Amino acid sequence: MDAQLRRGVLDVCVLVAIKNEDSYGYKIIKDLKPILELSESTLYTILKRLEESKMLVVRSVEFEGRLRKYYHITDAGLKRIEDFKDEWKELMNIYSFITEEDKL
Amino acid sequence: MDAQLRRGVLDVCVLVAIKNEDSYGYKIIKDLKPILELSESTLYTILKRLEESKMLVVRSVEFEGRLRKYYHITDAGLKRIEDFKDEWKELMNIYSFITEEDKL
DNA sequence: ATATATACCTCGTGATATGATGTATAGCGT
DNA sequence: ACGCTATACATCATATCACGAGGTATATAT
Repeated sequence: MDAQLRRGVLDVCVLVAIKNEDSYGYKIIKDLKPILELSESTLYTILKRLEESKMLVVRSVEFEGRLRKYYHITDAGLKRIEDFKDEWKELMNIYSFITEEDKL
Repeated sequence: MDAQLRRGVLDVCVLVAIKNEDSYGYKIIKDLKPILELSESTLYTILKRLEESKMLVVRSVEFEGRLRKYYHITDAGLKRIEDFKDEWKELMNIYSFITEEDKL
C-alpha cells in the first residue's frame, strides 16, 4: 500500500489493537500482522508518540526474565478512534470525487 | 481532517483534477476547493513532485500577460489513479478492522 | 491610488515512517 | 557446549512530505 495512505491509519490501528485488552509491543505487531505489517522501529516510534500525546499509558511488567511494557488506552485514545470515524466520512467524500470524476 | 490521512489522497486528487481537461495551478485550487482545501505552496510542491515522477507533463502558455502552466496527465498518472483504487480496497479492510474490533 | 484577483515560485520547519543496528533473555535442537 | 530462533525492548540517521511565510508580477475593479 502507498506509504502516505498507510500513515493515516497506523496510529489508529495501534490504538484499536490495545483497546479491548492491554497489550505490549511484540504482541501488537503479531496481532496486527494480518491487517497491517509494521516493523518494530515503526511501532515503538508510534507508541512513544501516542504516549506523549496521552492517548495511552504504560506499565512495566517483568515477565519470564524479560521486560514487558503494557499499554493501556486512555479516554483521549478512545476519542481518537471516534474522531477517526468522522474523518473517514470526509475521506469517503474525497473517494467519491476521485471515482466519479474518473467516470466522466 | 487528520494531516496524515490527507496526505494519502492529495496527489491523487490533483491528478483527478487534471484528468479530463488540462488545467493550471490556480484553477486546480479553485476546482478542488469544495472537496479539499489546499494552499498554493502545497499544490505547487505536489505538482513539481508529480512532474518529477512523470505522472504529468507541463506546457507554458502566455495568457493575458500572465504566465500559465498547463498540466497534462500521462499514462503513469492514469495508472496512479487506478492503483489508488486498489489501495482503497486494502484501506477498506483496515477500516473494517477498526470499526469491528471497536464493537467488541 | 489601492485593493483584489490572478498566477507563479522558494525556503525553512516540523512531523513522520522506516531500515539498520544494538542489547538481552529463554528455549530448543544438535 | 554451541548456535539459532523467538521474544522484547530501544535509538539513530535518513528521506519524504505538507505547509506557512514570504516573494514577484499583471489586470481589473473601486
